Amino acid sequence: MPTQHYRTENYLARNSVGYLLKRAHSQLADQLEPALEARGFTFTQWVILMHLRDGLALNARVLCTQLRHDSGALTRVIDQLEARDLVSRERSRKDRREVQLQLTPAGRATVEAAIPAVVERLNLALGGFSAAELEALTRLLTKLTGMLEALGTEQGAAQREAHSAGSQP
Amino acid sequence: MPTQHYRTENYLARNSVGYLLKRAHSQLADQLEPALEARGFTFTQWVILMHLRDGLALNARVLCTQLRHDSGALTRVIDQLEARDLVSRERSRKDRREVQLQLTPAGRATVEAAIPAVVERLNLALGGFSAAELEALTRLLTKLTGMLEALGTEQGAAQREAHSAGSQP
DNA sequence: GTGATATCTCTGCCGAAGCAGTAACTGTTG
DNA sequence: CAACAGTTACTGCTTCGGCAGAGATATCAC
Repeated sequence: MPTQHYRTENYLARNSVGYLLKRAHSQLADQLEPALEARGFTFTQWVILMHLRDGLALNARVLCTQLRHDSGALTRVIDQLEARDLVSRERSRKDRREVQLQLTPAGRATVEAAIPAVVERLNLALGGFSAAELEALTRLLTKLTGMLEALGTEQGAAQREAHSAGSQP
Repeated sequence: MPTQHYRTENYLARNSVGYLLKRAHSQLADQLEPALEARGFTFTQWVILMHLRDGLALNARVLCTQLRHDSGALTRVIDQLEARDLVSRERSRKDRREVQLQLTPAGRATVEAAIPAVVERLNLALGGFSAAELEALTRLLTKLTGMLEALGTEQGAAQREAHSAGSQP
């Protein structure tokens, strides 16, 4: 039996984590937008560029799972970034289904140039937090995404089981 | 000078609060979806219904600011809920611009009936958290949204100042 | 090796959200 | 009271993300 964090009797919208997450993300995005919009980026584009810069994703599939973004939609975002000569595509030789992505020199320069403004906005937005609070929030969010990640793959596996079953009772 | 939580030199995508918030919200929404989809609700619809149930919003404007949802989009969501006879609209007599919203009896019953399944899913998703951790996360997120809310209105006010200025040096 | 299945990217389509402009209404100011 | 600015809800247009399916490639079973 899982921990009873919420109960039917006292479940309220305003306390619910889901609501708070959505709200916080939306507000924070609004705070960062000016810094990004000035450079012609959306939040999604920015995160993609940062992931490529940090070497966290080398192809579209990893980006999709990391950002939880639809693969079709991602294709189009990459199209835009490629058209602006910020990202390059290249077929992998090992696995020719895969398309390897990387920042072009121009892309890298653009990202690096934009970081200070983003960092400044971010610090401004988080000004009311102590270092300990931000550290705690980051830790809890990281743990949460890890938990949900595990739960998701677990459920996915169970679903595949059920799908390929029907034989053994 | 604001606290320097992040620095240009060590700013990484995977640690950034914005990214974590987006990711966590998306994953959590996926966990709740089955419980909502079974009743024919989207996450947005659900939050709206819950806010109406809790008396947190009595008209569209408050809902928009609370949920940070576009007013045009909200109109259409309310249209759907009204068509399903879950929510009722009524012109306010005090201020005839305003449309007062409330759950119909059927709407209230539907929401109440769905809560247990949602709560169960939520508890399952948060199973890895201790009570203290969830409490801490909720507190930090609430504080964050409060901070960003204040920052937003402050900037809005400043913008209005600048707009109506141009006279005094 | 051949056939079946899975994976990776991309395309077309649809629904939802954001933006801009509009109409109705309120309150304020001269 | 009359002109004006500010609110509130709504409508059309555009953009973006999610879904389903296609095509190419890889992997596994036999």
